[in-house]
Amino acid sequence: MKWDNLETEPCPVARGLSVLGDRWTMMVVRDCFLGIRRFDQMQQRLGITRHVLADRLRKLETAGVLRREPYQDRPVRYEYRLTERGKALYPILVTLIDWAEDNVPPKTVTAMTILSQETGQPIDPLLVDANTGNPITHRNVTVRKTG
Amino acid sequence: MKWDNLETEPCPVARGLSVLGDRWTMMVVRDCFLGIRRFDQMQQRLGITRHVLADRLRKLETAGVLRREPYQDRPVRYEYRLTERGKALYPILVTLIDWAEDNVPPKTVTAMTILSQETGQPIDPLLVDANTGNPITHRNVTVRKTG
DNA sequence: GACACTAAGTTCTTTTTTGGAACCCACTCT
DNA sequence: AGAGTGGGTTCCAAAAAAGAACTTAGTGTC
Repeated sequence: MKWDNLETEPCPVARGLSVLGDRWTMMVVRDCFLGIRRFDQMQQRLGITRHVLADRLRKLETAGVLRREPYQDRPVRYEYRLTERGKALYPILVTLIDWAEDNVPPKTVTAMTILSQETGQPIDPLLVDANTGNPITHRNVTVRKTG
Repeated sequence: MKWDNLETEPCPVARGLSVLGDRWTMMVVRDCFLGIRRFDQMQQRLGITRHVLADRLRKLETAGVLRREPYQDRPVRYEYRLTERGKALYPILVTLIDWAEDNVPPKTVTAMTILSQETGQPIDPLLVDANTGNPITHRNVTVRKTG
């Protein structure tokens, strides 16, 4: 498994993790969904080193997850925003949050709750097949290996 | 952000990533869902070093995602199986696969396709709120910060 | 005009993690 | 007796991350 030339890697899990598979990347994405756009703000919130944050932002930009936009001139300053590809990460983030709330202690303390705008109540994420409407579990699907 | 004493970490994303946030862990989980249970088999499939694999398996066991079971005596040999907590990772794996198929090239080559057992067709994963049945997007929810 | 401040980085040095290969142990099989 | 098997551990080199200081192009303050 080579993490650099992933063009040759057929498994989608490996390809996904080549972008997302490290300690910080999804934390950066989380902050972007919370509306954080600027380098210093992220760096302070995450407690990440500036070097690593710069590297992750560069990689996320290269992967097409974030785009870097100037928000002022003299001196030029950039902010980071999610692209459509980045926004498509939302289901991963939600399922991760849902799993962690239920399975990584402490259950009692949480920094965020996702509420339905419709009902105002906490959401209860469920993965279904859009074609049939049935829940997806590892028991009611089969995996066809094509590689 | 301290990755070792995560008891004090209120964000569920951070708590989730303290278990899953590295290059290999979800690859190991993927193999477990594919029915791979033994050390050597994983090591060969993943191309991971034995040292790192042993470390990840230990950590996943500590986190309650896998359990280690003897499958023979003289000499005693162990295999690794997903616990209920590990099986609860399935939605994360499916959303990751779905995102990677659409967003990390090459789209044309894939090692696996997930099929509905009911229809035999590829599934189309969609995250909905079990309470309302409505799709969950970053636009129709609000995040309440409680920490 | 000198000085502090800001935002977005870069450049060091030290510590931690990973990669790669060899070795170990308790068996079984030829 | 010697090779093979399965699940590791040990050792060393290479890569990545942590931590802190420095840079650059400006702005605002004394």
